[in-house]
Amino acid sequence: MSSNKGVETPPMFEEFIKEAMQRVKKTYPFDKIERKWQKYWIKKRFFKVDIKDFRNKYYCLVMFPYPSAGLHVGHGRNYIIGDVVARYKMMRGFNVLTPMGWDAFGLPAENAAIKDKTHPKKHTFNNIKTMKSQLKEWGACYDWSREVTSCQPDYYKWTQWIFLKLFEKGLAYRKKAFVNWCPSCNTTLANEQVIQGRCERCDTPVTQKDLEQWFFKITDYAERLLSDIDKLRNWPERVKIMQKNWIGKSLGVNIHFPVVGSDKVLTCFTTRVDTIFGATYMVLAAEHPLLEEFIKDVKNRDEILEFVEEVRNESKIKRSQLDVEKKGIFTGRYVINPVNNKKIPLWVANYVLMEYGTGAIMAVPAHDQRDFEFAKKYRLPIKVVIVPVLEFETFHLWKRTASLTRAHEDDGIMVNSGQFNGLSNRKAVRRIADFMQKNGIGHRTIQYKLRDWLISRQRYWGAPIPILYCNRCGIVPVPEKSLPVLLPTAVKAKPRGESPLKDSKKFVNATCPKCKGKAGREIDTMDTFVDSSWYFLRYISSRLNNKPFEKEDVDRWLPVDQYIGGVEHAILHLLYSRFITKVLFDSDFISFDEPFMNLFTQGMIIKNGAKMSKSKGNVVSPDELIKSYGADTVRLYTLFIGPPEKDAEWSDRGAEGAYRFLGRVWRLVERITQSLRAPTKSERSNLNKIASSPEFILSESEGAPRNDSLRRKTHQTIKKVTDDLEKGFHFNTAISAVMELVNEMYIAIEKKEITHDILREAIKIVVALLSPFVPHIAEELWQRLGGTPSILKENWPSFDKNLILDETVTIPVQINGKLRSKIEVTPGIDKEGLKEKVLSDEKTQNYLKNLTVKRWIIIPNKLVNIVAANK
RNA sequence: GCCGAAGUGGCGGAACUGGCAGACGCGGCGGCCUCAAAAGCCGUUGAUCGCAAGAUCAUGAGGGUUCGACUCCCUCCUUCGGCACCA
Repeated sequence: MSSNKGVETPPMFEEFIKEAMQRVKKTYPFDKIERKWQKYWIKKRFFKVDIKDFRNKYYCLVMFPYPSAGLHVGHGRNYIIGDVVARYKMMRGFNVLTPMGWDAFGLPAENAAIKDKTHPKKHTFNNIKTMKSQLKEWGACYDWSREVTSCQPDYYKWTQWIFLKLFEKGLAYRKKAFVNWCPSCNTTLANEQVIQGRCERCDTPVTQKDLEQWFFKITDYAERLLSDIDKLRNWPERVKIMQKNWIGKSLGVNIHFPVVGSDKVLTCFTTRVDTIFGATYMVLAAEHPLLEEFIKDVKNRDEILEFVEEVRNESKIKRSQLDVEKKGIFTGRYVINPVNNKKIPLWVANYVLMEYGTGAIMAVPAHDQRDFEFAKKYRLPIKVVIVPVLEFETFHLWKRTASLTRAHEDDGIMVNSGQFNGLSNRKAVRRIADFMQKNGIGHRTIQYKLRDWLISRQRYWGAPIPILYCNRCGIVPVPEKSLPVLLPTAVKAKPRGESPLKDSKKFVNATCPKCKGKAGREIDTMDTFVDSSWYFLRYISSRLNNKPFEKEDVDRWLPVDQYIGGVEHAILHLLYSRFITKVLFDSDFISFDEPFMNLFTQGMIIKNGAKMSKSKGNVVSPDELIKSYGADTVRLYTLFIGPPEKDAEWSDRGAEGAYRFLGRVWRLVERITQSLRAPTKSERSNLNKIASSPEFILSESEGAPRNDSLRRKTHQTIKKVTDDLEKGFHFNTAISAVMELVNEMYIAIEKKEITHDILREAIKIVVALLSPFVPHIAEELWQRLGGTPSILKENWPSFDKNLILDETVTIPVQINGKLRSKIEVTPGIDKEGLKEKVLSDEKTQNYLKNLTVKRWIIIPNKLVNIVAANK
């Protein structure tokens, strides 16, 4: 059947070849095995937890996913790590809770639904179905009986309940303010959702809008959220630092400046009171509430207002650009510097923010670069009040001021500052603050960068805010018994800058629970980060109808023992969850005030140097890989790719390597199990070509010398893998340790230097150590080795302390720090013995021939270094 | 600009409190098996010099501490992440 010229191979045939190739390439029947054991785990309910049995509890939590169209191998990393931890802890005897759910409200589903002209709910549930089967295919196991879905009324009822609790405590409030607005998503955004002036979701530059909105008063918790970071011993340092920076605490002084010709006083915040004598003007933010009053009699009022309007309209991104030119205008007013009663001009400028401090600053151009640039531009006076220590005696101040090319922001000695002259500026900070407090000029205060959490969203797919507006009673919370406030289904979701819920008359028109009169419902929905800020509590009591959770159970199971997720949530989700936990703690709904004691953030998996994304076309789908290599291979490679906290580049070749290794383990077990019985005739004739014939092992297992080195290696591997898992998430090195052991087993068999009992011990341990990583093949091999399923019920292997030390150690011998020889000694050898050994070493003697030994550095069991000089 | 992390073979990465740099894997090269391939197995693989024994150089760059530095200290460069006119 030679191929004829010009005749193309029929596609059917190609398929056939491809399939045949697959079959040949397959080194073990992973597909059957994986299906078998996935069914088995579900049937036996290994992951189902009785919440009342909290002895030895271990709450292993993976950040619940947003239901998107499908998962790629990068997402998989998160679930695989979680699954490894859960399985390992089970083998260590813990009662492991590992739940899963869906962060199911949110914009992408809504946008996709608008595009497809379907309902976001349909979209969401389709995605959940897909992702759920993907998780199962990965072999990631959860207690599905606790599944939560945040867009379901039985869940968001309690999200609304949490809103009411915050409202009762005055922690949920409504105010009119300039808020972040994404013109593309047509909704407001929390401060945390603005990334470098752009929308976190769609990257559109964020603008400011003056709106009446709901906020959570997270700023009341700023101090506790900051100081309790110290409790989080096992959080990545970088996440803690990010949170600290986000909260942004500064100690300083509020100084009061009387306004000339007015009874008003302007207060400004500064961390540098030491520079107060150098304040040569004062600046207000364009949004400052007193500004209009101050300028009402000024000649160029219209000009100033025009400027203010211009600044207000600038987008946040434009205003935050570093190189944006500083602009300002004199208000015609003056204020009095309270420390020296000097009159200084009052300006308004684009470089002062209303959101931070008081929206007014004292400008010290000599010691603040921003003020310096502004003063140079508008020819405002620059007055030096701090000079570098070295220049204090020698430098003439007038000269220095004139020659100043940039602000002197560093420490130094006080000058031109009245009674404080000659002090170090650090000391002056304290002295001047004391002086101000005593004289009522100012007072010490603390500022945070953290802003209150804006939670209103003008979008459809979210939990309705449970609030009513009554003409008579004003703002009225929906009574608890009337929850949930159901999200109406028959609403066109299309965003237009106002919540689409407005269209549903049935939804909007309500009765006031207080006066029974007519009332309108709040039409905005809640930020989805509210949904995810408490889901870890709901898992404990996910089917409870009359309460969000059972306090007794939650108190027993939380804080979460291990939380695993992406670092992209370092601020948003993790900060909000900590906040809500503290609020619930303060109201005695729970007895702990930090939700997650141990946090692990895994790195991204990238492809071709970039984050996987559909638009870049570099997404690696697990489905294909699982089909050709099996889930265990995908799991093993994902864990082996590198340290899990770091980003890693995906390589298909690397995945093949993982597959080869599993094949090697598979064949190793085959050899060992086959060697247990005499081969049948047909086996004999089939196998006699192959080196691994059963006779091979049988014959050498009788008279072979006991090979302790493999036993040692086996026990050392147990120690290494256990340490790697206990001390951190060092999956990559744990796996390579097992690979080493497997390699040694092959070598031992090849050299016929092994007895069967040692080999059997080793292979059982290999399978057990691998089982958290590659559970399907491990279960199968365990069974084939005569173990009773499931391996999850086995104890994690323990090692024999006597076996982890090598029989002999190789000690490197250095001369002047350079490796010159190696000697074999017994481990416990003392210094003198070691020295003797080294001196009798031929190679070393050679090197020492022309040298005089000056010093011996002997580190027992480690190395010998001889310090020597030429004769 | 500030804060943080990281720079090690062709590649992903090892190296516990300062003690044999390059474990393990990928890729490459050579071989075995085979009619041939696939799969598998064995060997080899940092660079330079050398027939070889071996020598020299190598952990971003440059200094320093030390008997000894990937590891500690100083200066600098590069990459990534966070914050950013925060007073």
